[in-house]
Amino acid sequence: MPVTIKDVANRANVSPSTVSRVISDNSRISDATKERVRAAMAELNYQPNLIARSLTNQTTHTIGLLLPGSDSDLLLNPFFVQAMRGISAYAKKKGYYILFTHAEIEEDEVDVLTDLVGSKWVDGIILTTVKDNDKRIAFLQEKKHPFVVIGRPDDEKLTYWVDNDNVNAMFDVVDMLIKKGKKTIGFIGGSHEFKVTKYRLLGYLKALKSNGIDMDLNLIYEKDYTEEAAYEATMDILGYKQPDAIVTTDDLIAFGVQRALHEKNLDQVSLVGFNNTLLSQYKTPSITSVDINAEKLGMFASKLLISQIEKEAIETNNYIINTKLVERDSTK
Amino acid sequence: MPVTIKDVANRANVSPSTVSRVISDNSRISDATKERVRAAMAELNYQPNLIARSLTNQTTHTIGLLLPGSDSDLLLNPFFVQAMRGISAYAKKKGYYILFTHAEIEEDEVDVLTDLVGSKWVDGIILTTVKDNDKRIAFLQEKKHPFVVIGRPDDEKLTYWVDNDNVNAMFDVVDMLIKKGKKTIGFIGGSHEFKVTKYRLLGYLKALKSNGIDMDLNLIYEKDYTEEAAYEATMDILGYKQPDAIVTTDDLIAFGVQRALHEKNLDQVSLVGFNNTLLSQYKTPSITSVDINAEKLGMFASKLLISQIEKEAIETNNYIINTKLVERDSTK
DNA sequence: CTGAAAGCGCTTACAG
DNA sequence: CTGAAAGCGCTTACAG
Repeated sequence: MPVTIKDVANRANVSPSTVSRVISDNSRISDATKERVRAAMAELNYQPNLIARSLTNQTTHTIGLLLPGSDSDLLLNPFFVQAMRGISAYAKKKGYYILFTHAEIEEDEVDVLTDLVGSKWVDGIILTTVKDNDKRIAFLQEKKHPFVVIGRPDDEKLTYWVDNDNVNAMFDVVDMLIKKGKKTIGFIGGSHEFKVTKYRLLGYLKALKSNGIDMDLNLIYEKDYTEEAAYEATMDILGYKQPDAIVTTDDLIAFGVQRALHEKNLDQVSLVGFNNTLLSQYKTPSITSVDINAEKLGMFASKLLISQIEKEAIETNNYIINTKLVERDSTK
Repeated sequence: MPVTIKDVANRANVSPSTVSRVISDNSRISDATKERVRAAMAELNYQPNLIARSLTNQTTHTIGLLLPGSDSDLLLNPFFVQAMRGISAYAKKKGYYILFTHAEIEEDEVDVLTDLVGSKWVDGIILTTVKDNDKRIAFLQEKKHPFVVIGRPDDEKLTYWVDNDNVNAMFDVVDMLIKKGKKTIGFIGGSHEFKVTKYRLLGYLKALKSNGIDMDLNLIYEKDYTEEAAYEATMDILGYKQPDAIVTTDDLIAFGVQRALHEKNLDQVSLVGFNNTLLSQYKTPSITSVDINAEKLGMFASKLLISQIEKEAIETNNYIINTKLVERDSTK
């Protein structure tokens, strides 16, 4: 029923090989035949069967995207959707489809990847998080399957990755606060299994040190990426000592902190989020946040992966995406 | 290099046909051979090439998901991610992959679908929004390509769809407010091009009518799905008359309303959102919202589509997913 | 400049 | 119960 290359060939009185060559605009085909074949394609409304092409070419022009599983609310973090957008926009431009998948529970992620790679369904894979000693990375490396991670991996040389300069981004935040006279600065991060938490914590510590402030473990929390966990961490900190400022690794966390501060009538305590979420500007007070350019992270992940797949000469195995501190009322 | 059905056949001393039959657990193959072939598969770590299988079977076990384009911030609405989750969870259980795509600008959506359908890459398609006179629906219907929409389409009989009972959901909200003594009730919805806005507005009007309250066009706004647009609409309403309550079609809209109310010191005005977003419970005051069960909407969309693809006997062409009014401080 | 043939890795009707 | 052959719809090395 659907029209194939054969139908076009018949219509144009040429062989299927010729039609195929016209599709790829092969220079050895005469302009006259090209015309004829194209006319036939148009009349028949022909569209190449991409599955057949994939089988022949051993390449699918499809990228696999592993998103956080249903066991956490992580996926609800706007970061992932923004990154998806960037990935998708670039991929589309390059003629790639995007398959997304996830594991119900985190431990199954390697299995999901095994299936995906084994099925030959994707030419490359993007991981949207990076952990210490990441098993998924180890697996893909061993399979020699093209992949890119968003986040800085253990092995910065062997892996393709895109990330912000999280150490410096957080350094700048804390340094700015200290320059404004803040001394007691709390840190509330997401789970420490994620590299991103680690690097932002490093930036925090570095800024304290460079300003001659001793770190205080009672002011440092690493919890889940939830509003509620952040609220509780803040209450713990407040129970210990009143800080001048609290920095966080995510706007969602900052929202929880703000709620706790507000309840305790401590709106004047400075507060900084990360990701520059839509809502951060509409909070009262509006929340200073670091724009990490999630869409751009996604775009460059796509770019790096696709050049890898297409074996282009690549000048780098990573991109550092710039961040931007967006100051709002919460630090004024 | 990768192991194929031939390699397994050689290893097990059978023909490729037999291996194929073992994979599909064909009952005509003796248990002895099955054993032998399975052993060979395990030793060689064989995984079927799904692309080849797709070409043979003319079916990809892949679902196409059309998400909102980059021209709007709609995608940032948690609804879509939640729906994605449900779609994906069910699809995975049934052995389906999910390809997502979008158009940069809305007008290109039909083109995107044309490509997707023509390429033979997906067995069916899910649309995540429904509009009046929806061209995408018309296209898919004409192509006779399996699809499901989330939302109630013009043609409720011919199209497969899942939706909430939006008329009644909003009716209940407004009726509840009226029973609490509210009389001047504003309505702020998303763009009226979306069916969902229309149905929720209908519910609002119905509730007014059934309680003998005249509608007042100055209290009704249909704008973009943004916090900012909602803020402005609220200011407009307040400029006209102080309402007892404002109902909205989305939490994001409710957030904007709340900000405006707060600025005008009108926190006592009742407020209701839709979608029961994570953050609605953490607002001050916490916001009453309607849980539309986005994940379930997605699950049933998946279910309806897959039974359609697999030509199962289907008892219905739609599912109405229940909603739940979650009362919080904003209506107390 | 163009065509016939082989091949990508599967499945399945047909034959035995 | 199992195998040889044909076919899914493409691409491309080889031949002319």
